[in-house]
Amino acid sequence: MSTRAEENYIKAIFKLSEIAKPKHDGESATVPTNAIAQEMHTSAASVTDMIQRLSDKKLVDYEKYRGVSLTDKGRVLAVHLLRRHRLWEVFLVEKLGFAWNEVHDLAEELEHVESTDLTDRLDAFLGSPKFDPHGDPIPNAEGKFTLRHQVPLTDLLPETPAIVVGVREHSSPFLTHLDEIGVAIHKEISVRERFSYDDSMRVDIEGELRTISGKVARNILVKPKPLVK
Amino acid sequence: MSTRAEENYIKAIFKLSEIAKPKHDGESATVPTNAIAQEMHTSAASVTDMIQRLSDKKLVDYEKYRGVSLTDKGRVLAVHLLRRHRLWEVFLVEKLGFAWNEVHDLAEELEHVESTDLTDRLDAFLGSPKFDPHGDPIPNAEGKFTLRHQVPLTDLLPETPAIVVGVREHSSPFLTHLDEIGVAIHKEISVRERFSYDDSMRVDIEGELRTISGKVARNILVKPKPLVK
DNA sequence: GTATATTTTTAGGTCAGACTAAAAGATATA
DNA sequence: TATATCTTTTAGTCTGACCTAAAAATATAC
Repeated sequence: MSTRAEENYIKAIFKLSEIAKPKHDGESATVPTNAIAQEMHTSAASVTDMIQRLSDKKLVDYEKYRGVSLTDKGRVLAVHLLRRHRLWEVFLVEKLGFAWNEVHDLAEELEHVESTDLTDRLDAFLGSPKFDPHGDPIPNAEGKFTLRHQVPLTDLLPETPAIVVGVREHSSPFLTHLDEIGVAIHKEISVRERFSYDDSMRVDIEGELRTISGKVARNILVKPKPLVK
Repeated sequence: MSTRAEENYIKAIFKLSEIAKPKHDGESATVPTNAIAQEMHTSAASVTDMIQRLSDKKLVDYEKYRGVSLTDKGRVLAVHLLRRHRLWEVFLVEKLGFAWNEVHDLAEELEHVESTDLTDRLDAFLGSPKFDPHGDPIPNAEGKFTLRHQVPLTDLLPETPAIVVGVREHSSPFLTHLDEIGVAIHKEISVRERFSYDDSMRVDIEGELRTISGKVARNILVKPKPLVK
């Protein structure tokens, strides 16, 4: 049905339109050609080329010089790819014992194996997980995501206990750094002190006190613990 | 390193050279262009084309009009692909609950995901199986196959109890037929009567008596049970 | 041992997916 | 509004992997 290259474009467009989205309804935001070229490390000319093919296949809406947005069909494909990617990540970490910073590229390959039966069986085998090892929500078979309260650590009020639930950056160096400072999904964290000079902060990670940079804090997502009465 | 198309050619050449092989040592038999074209459902011209690329990459030895054979490098690649293919088949059947006639095409996709780490972890996760769901041996990380006594059911002496250990034909219709007549890997089987007129035979499959055709019998591999004193 | 048939290769073309360089459209600035 | 800049598209190439038709090499048959 769709080639690997096409699927990778669809994913990139989905990702960019999610970022750009002004939180509208089920519509996809319009993405400029250049943004796609940057995201995919390719030339704008190649992007125009491919966009025209995707448009022929009704996966995107395209108007010359106006950028591109996903059609319903394109969005469904994107969400399926995301589902497969994240399920494979869970498999690789939970079942095969990979570290969370090692699984992205492998999942990138595995996600292109198209089979609804395989996806659904894998999902069941893993116990229908709602989140992947990085805390990203896994869409269900109907494409619905589980929503969750989450804020960047920079928005957490001091002395409010919270749980680490995700990250906003998935690069291996960043994840390795989190390992080094003891930050992992499901760990309890709270802010002790904030330094407005450089946005760094002193945090308590399950008893361990650490100073972390604003850059790191911005990319850690937490869910404040409900106060116990 | 190698593309999907190249890998599929290497697999086909390996398969054909195994069939043609006069049981020599570690060498690969020479395979004619046409045989590859048939095996891959493509034209002889395309095969010549690809063979030349494979030869440039030192994956095959090639002499014009003389056919091709795998180099050591090519044979290593072929065995790795076979290992991955068969490990994924075990995963699909044992862990995800697929039937043995459903897994070939999916494994065909999954085998192209190249990662030694993934392969070895998958192998360990599955308990380092020695045979896949069709009874075919799975090469270990060094490329060595586990050998086994096995003969086609047509060679089994009457009234000799044996265990079904494999099949020589992997098509879904054949495997489904085996399901229908109650033949499965690890089941006990013995021949009651042979009809030389059409090579059919009356067999006992764990207590159930059945008449099976010569065509079916030829494609069932069994291991005679050692006689208990 | 020549003629015929089969196999294999070459020649030339297509398509997907990339590229660079140049042209055209859109946007920002004086 | 005119000009400069930035973005996007077009034009023209390249490579991998296929194709068909024709030519060349090998195998077979009389």
